[in-house]
Amino acid sequence: MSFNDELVKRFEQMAQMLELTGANPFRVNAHARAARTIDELTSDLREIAGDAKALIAIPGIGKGIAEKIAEFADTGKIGEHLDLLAEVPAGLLRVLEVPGLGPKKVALLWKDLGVEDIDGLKRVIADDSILGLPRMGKKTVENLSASIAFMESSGERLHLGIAAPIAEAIVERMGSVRGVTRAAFAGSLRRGRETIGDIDVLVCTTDPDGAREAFTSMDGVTEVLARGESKSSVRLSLEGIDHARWGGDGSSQVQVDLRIVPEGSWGAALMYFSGSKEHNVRLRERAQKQGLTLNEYGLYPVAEGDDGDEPPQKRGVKAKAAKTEEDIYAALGLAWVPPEIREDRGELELEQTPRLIEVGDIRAELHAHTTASDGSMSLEELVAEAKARKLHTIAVTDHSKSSAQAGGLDEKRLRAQREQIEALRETTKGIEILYGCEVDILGDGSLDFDDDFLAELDVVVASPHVALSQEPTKATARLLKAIENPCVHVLGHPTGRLINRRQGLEPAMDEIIAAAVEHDVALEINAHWMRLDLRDTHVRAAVAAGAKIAIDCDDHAPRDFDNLVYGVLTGRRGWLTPELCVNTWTKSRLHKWLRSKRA
DNA sequence: GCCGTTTTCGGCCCGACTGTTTTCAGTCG
Repeated sequence: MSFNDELVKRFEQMAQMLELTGANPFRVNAHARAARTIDELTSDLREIAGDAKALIAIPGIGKGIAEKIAEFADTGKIGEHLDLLAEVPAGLLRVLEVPGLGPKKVALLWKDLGVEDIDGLKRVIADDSILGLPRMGKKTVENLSASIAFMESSGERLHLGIAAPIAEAIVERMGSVRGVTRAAFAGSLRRGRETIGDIDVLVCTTDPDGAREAFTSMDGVTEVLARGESKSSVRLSLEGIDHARWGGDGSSQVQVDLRIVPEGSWGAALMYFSGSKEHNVRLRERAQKQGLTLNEYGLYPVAEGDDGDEPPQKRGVKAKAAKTEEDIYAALGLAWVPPEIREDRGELELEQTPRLIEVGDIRAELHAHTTASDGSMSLEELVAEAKARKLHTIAVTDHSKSSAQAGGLDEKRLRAQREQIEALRETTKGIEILYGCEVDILGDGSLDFDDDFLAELDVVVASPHVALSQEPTKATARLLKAIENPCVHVLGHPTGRLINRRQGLEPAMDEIIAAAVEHDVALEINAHWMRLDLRDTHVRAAVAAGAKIAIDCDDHAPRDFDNLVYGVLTGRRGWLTPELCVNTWTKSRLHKWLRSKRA
């Protein structure tokens, strides 16, 4: 684990343990925010751990947190963290994750009943001693039992690529319910986050009862958690979802929330439920400074003498803006912010809405496999699929010889494939076929072929596939060596991570980015939803440094081309504009750049 | 614990829902 990740883990734990010991909630939040801030950094904090001024310059890190970072750099531990670990039972943090249990109740369970872990919780449920706690009745305990079962069957957040099709299907179904005039999903899914905790669906309807009924009786609903005036919640079984595609060891259920919102508040509700929470907090603070208050119904003026007991929409106050997101941002003096960048990462300082990359901008694919290695498409099928997707260029990049398990090609087989490609070019119109290879970056950073051979290829995508748990300094040196190779065009899935499954390499990303700029190598956003590698924060740093980005689907089958949307979402989350993305370039510009590495 | 073109002290976003209450605490997002 990298230095930064070690800190993230400690500050997250400290936030939870402080919460359980009844600390000032703002202090709790400060630790949680520090964890989040550090998690998003692309530079190694160890480098500046001794420089208090530099640490404090990072938003969210003040004197107290900076001291703890320095302490950790010096001693490998944080005294207060150890004190808390000694005080709070380790298993209690897991109890805190049970839906329906918050810090107050967990603290009571711990102090009054001696609960220290999930088993302890199950025990006090089984012997009914839990019923002796205040505000803990039969119904609450029933819900707790169901929550424990839910938690044990749904360990981790859902992949974007699993959740998005489910949400689209729900939106389509809700949109066809009588009386429903609008339906959309919001939440982290709309922001394109790589994983999704739950699915939020918004509707406007003239028949709330009908919408509620249709929602709670959908196919796959295993449990109805709430059925209120404006909000309903269900748990949905993922049985029938193609688990084989993603390993099948993840969640088997997902929570889905339905919000019924007034037509006139659509924009406010969409904004509110799209988040992120941090973005919303910033917006509400901004509203407050302007004498306004923002909630999910609209942006309202705060009149003199408001006691704040009743929200403005209930007192008949007329909203300053509510109908569309654009109206609300404008009323706050802001440009509309695309959902993907609503993360409180500086987006509220934008003078105008940035032109982020879109799926329609992509005109070339530089990373695709055929049956020659581990793909399911023949060369002809791959090219036909790419042509059907209106691309001007498709690069054939099967694995290299070291990837034996994937049927990697050696020099001889690649040269034979080249003849095949040249023959196919003769009979194919409307698309350029490039002869390339996804070349293994070996553990020491050398490539699977010598430079003379690499120079024969139109496109070289260099990717790590083995030794993915090597230590950060080695990983950095390894990737730098690959980038410095003059024949390499694209650094493929740079960290080799698999979301929820494998951490992958943890190189000093700012060094990798700087080298990519210097050596004119494009960094890949691998669009497969298991990878999304580079991840959003890496893209943001790369974009800021002016590095070229390649968004590639790493196609193995025709449907893999559909993953493009997830790669684009990740690019958008990294503030990527079309200009920096080589896949958006015209044919002549792209090919000129590729050839520039063959001089 | 962080932060500051009103502040270095005193703030720190807002509402819905549930279950347990008889006016609301706790949780969630």
